[in-house]
Amino acid sequence: MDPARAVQRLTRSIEDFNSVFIRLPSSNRLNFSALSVLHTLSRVGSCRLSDLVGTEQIKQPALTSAVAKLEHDGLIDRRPDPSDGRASMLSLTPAGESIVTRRHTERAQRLGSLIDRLPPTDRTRLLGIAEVLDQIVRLADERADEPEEGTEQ
Amino acid sequence: MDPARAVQRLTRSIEDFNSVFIRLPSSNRLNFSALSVLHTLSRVGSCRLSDLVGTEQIKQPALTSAVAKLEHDGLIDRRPDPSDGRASMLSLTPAGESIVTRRHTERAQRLGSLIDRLPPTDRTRLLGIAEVLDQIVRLADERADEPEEGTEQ
DNA sequence: CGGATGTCAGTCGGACTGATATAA
DNA sequence: CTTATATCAGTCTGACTGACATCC
Repeated sequence: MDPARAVQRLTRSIEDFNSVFIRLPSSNRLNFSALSVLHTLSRVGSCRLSDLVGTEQIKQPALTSAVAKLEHDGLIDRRPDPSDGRASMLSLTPAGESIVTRRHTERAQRLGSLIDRLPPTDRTRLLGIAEVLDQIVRLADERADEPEEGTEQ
Repeated sequence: MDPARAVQRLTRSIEDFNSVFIRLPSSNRLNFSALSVLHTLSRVGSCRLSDLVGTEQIKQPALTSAVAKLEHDGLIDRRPDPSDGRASMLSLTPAGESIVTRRHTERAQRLGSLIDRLPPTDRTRLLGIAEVLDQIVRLADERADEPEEGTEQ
């Protein structure tokens, strides 16, 4: 298979896989955006609201209210950025971490029950792909400086 | 690494990877749900509205209006189910297919540009995982009869 | 002062619940 | 008659745009 074809095939497989993988509905009265904010904070540790503008799919005013609600619910912690009086630093509280962890665990259980049914060779191959995915994420983070081209028609 | 640990690791890697992979915002005035409906129809070919209730993240009344809008926009085709007077069969029009295809192509290009930066061994491993993902999706479809347990708190 | 960070106000699309029509 | 499929009506959450306060 030629390289471009192989990438398209992989992309389609990931798209279809995600239709299965994502199917965990909005727990705890938290909608998709709120859960995404929690997951991002869990991934990066701590950042400012304006940093989330780049990673989340909503605009700044919507982030303001999403973050306010999460803070009110005791899921994220916000404290003044010592180096910039305008900004605040956001991070997860233990309660926030536990929500991310719980959803992660549920997904892992579901995925695990499917993986158990794979032939051993495939199972090993799939489990071993984690490090490659991590590498892809690192590469993507490195070039997070690019224009990124918001919405196209 | 023990098996359960390995699955958790893979799950987390997929979760993080998806934060990068998904980042294609709502093109064409189509929201997340509408795009998801298009993608599902592209995947399964043709089905009834009530079948989408199981695959989409929204309830039946919301599907009614989403599908009505997509039909009005000429992206899906609906015709009476000959075997059931209550139901209609939904499928993509060529215009609907082309939207799915275009988004797929954009994702493939972005993913391709990252994959190009991987060491050759990792690249091969990642591209080869497509068939395993397809197998997982098949396994998940097979047990689509299970209760599935909607939302848990 | 000009640019960045974050919030406020008003509007609107889209999802939910509950009730309803029609066919199996 | 009961169940399944789909829709209608009314409500409300949450995202958008545009204006604005505050600090670099």
